[in-house]
Amino acid sequence: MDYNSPMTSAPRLPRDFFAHPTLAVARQLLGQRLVRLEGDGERLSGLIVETEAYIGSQDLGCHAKAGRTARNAAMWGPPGHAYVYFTYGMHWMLNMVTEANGFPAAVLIRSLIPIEGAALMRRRRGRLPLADGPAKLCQALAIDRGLDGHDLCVPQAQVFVEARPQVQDPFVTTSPRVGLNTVPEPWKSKPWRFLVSRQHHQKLSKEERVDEIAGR
DNA sequence: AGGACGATTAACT
DNA sequence: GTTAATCGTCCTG
Repeated sequence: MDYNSPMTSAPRLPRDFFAHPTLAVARQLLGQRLVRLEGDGERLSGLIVETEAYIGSQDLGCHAKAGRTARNAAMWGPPGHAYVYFTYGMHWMLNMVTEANGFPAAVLIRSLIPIEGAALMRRRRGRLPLADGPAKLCQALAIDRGLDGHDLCVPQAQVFVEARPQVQDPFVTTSPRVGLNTVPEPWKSKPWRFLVSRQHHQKLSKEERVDEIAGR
C-alpha cells in the first residue's frame, strides 16, 4: 500500500504495518490518524505528532526489562495490539505493540492534534484545550485498562489508526525519551523519541480538514 | 504485609 | 526551576 498517495478515504493500518522494527514504526506513525470509537458511536480522532520507541528486554527504559509480567504481557504478544498501562497512581498510557509475536516492543503515543470530537476532548480535560501529553491523550479519548491488549487491526476495533500521508523528514525531529530519569546509559539518551515540528502542525491539520471534506 | 517506585501532570516558587 | 498528588505493580520478607 502506498501511504504517501493522496486519498479521500482513509484505510486502516493493517497488522503488517506494526510487524516491523519499532524505530521505523514510531517514525511512520507520525501524521497518522488515531481513531477512538466510543460505545455510543461517537468518533474521536487526532493526528499523531509525537511517539517513543521501547524496544525489547535489553532496553533498560522499557517495561520489558524485568521480563514478562501480568502488566506488560501485551508487549510480548502479536503486533497491532494496544499495550495500556497505569502509572503515577493516576495516569494511563497508550502504546502500540510492534515487531514479531514473542518480542516485547511497543510505541508510546505521546501527543495528538485533535481532529474529530475536539470539543468532547476539551471537556474531559477541564479548561485545557489540547490532547498533548501521553496521559492527557488517554483521558481525552477515554482510554484505560479496558483497552489493554485491544486488537487495533480487526474490523470491530474501538481503537485503530487510519493511514494518512507520511510526514516528510524536514518536519521530523528526534530526541531522548522523556521521563527516564533513573534509567542507565546508554538507554537514557537513545534518540528514540520522534516529533513533528510545531511549525508543521498547522499545515498538517489544515490538510486533514481538506481531506475530511473531500471524503464525504 | 509492607515499601519503593514510576514512559506524568499541574501548580507552585 | 521544584514538588505534591496518588495507587497499581512488583519485589522483599
